[in-house]
Amino acid sequence: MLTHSAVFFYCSLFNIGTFANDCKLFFQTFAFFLFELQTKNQTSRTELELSLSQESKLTLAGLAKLAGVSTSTASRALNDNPLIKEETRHRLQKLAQEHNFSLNRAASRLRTQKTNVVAVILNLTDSTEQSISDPFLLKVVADLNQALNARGYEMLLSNSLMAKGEWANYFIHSQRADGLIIVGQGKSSEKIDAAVKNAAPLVVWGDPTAKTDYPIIGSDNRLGGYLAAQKLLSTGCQKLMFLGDPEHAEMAQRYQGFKQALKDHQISEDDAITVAIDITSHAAYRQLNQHIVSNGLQFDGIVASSDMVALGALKALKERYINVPSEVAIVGFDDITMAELFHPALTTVAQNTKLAAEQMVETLMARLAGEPVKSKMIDIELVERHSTAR
Amino acid sequence: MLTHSAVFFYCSLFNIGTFANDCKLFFQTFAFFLFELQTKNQTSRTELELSLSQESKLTLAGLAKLAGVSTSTASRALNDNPLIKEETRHRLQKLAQEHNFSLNRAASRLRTQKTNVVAVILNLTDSTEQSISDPFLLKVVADLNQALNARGYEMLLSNSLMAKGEWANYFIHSQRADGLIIVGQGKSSEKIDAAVKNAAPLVVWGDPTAKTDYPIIGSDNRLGGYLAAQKLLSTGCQKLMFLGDPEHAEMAQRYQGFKQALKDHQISEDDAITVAIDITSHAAYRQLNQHIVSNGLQFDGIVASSDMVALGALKALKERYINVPSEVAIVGFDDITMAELFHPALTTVAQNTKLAAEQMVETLMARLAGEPVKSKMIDIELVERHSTAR
DNA sequence: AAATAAAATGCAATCGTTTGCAATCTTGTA
DNA sequence: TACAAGATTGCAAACGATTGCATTTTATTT
Repeated sequence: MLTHSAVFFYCSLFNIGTFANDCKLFFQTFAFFLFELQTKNQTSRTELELSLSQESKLTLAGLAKLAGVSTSTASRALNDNPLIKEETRHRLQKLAQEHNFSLNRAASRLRTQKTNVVAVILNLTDSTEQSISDPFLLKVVADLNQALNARGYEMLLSNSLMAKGEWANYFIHSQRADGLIIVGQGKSSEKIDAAVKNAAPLVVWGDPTAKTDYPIIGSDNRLGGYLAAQKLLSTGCQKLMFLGDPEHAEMAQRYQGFKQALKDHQISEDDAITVAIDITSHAAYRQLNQHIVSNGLQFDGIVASSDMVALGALKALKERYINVPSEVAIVGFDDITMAELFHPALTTVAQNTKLAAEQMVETLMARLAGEPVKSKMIDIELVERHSTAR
Repeated sequence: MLTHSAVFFYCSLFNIGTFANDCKLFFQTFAFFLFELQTKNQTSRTELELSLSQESKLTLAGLAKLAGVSTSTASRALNDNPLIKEETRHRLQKLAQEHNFSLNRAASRLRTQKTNVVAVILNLTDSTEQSISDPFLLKVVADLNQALNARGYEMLLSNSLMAKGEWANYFIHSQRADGLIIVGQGKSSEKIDAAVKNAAPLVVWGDPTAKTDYPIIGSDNRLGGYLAAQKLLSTGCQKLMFLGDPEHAEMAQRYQGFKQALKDHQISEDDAITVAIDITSHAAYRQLNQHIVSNGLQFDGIVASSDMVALGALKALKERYINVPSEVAIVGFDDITMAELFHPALTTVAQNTKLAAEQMVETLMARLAGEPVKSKMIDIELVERHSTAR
């Protein structure tokens, strides 16, 4: 670089064009050797030496200098820009590797106005700490991580406490991330609405049947609830219990499906029991216990709104020596890893988190590309195990 | 800005110093009004109008203009720099809020060479997918998230697949993050060593007794193993089984403690059974099953290397109608949320992940500040429940 | 009122990339 | 040999904040 322009300048001063051209060719070809020579002979040998020997971190300009090309070329080469000759590109990539160089993302993000980061927000209700221990949610996060990485995006993980609910500003306008994936609709859509209004590109995991102006990806919860109840009824259960919170968007759908199944079996809604609980095992355990104490065993089948809830229920039943599945059959929801390891192994409605994660990422990418997007429903599937075997 | 310098330039051309000064004072005080006037009268009214009315995102310079101050002042005000008068600071912060402004992190990161991001890496072994479903690991991640946020840091979540093991380059030199927290030592320390060699500031969750030149935070696993075995022996168990992988750093410590307890009870190592398994419930279930099939029930107490392993073991035992705890007692490790909900409720060695997470973050901060740091051991505690009640 | 110290603000360079455009090099063809 | 077209490369201006230093304002003292 220095070499080139210095020579060029020198030559043009004297107006000896052809000579200058020859010089340039010469210099260009042997730029690197020349450079070594040059720095060794000079007193001010700061720059190159430093970047070679010391920790003074190498910059793109430094790398370019080492390679005897301009920063533009270096930049393009490292970014696989087809403008650059293949040989040059390889040479630079190799050099970069050798020197442990990698592009400064802060700089490139500033320049390109793109971060290649997606913020994943666990949108918990106020009970905070508790539900974060739900293996299902964390499975979703893990799958999102995979799906994002597969597309070259990084994942910034956040809980809803961060950023005081100012998601659009905090994440998007501040250029911390390009888009948001919000896991869980929560009980109010306030924060999400605000973010959407402030032009934050986002996708939500939740109830895809909800009418919103942002895309929601989620399972067919209604069908799930239906299949669960249907399974119980078809194995001979007479009195069902729904264990979950009908206020919560997704659970409400499951509850609808549950009721539909009853109707299809000519059973009155009033003959079913609904115990409204938070979506944690402890809540399930406590409330089911209490319900049995107060009302005795008035049911022979339970549709639990999640596997964790089912786990809590199982414990309560076992402690009272109520046999599962012979006395009470039970169906969970989610199919977390350990559902199979419960005793008895839990029949449950499996949510395809892997596919869901991919869909969410895909949808977000489309949204970022300015394409129109819409909510999507993910298929679910009943997995039959022992907790409903009669 | 424009106003000031234009006037200044103009005046200095004509060498009318005092007049220029007066002008400046005047303009400065009424900068905002003047600006409005000016833009309304001119044909090219681009900048201000745009930033006011349209989405053309507001920049610090724009905000400063609106407030009639320089960008320096605006920057300092928003960063709570004490150089700025309190009134000015408040005014600017309010203005920023009103206009939904937030500083561009890409830019400030570039300038300050600091990201305020910590990358958390799940350092899984090749079995990948599987262990990420371990609720314990994810609990650690969740606690790290809390601890980081509490210090104003954000969390970039990554699995070990990302970055092809080039952690130092990928995360640190590229300025994606300031430091690394690596969850799990894995079976080889190769990647970690490489990162350390490349000057990546990092902290590891693992076995703190390991001799390394980087800090490791972890539980007192040896004591944990000891307490677990001790508990079983003291309730009358005669033949113990260790269910876990003695190759794995942390598990090895637990195994040491286990053996120590045997010794203290004058029991020969050979009288104990070791079943080496991966740290998943499925592996535990499978292998324990197989072991019983091959060798019959030769033990009356199990030290499981994790709660998930204990869960797998429980299932195997239950399926064979072996009663827990009367025939076989069992102790887990970790105290995951649902340990209490197993049936019987699991006696286990609790790891204090919250404290651990805080320590890791604190240690990393110290490391980033250039202070010397060292490994730290976190206290553990035996939580007694029903699986050891005899 | 002037001089001085202290508080508050502004100027302008800088961080390390990317990219439109201009300049140069290569190649094929007349 | 010259020339145009196409392939490569370089120049230099952004991107939007931070900060040392210079300058102005305000408060304090003589």
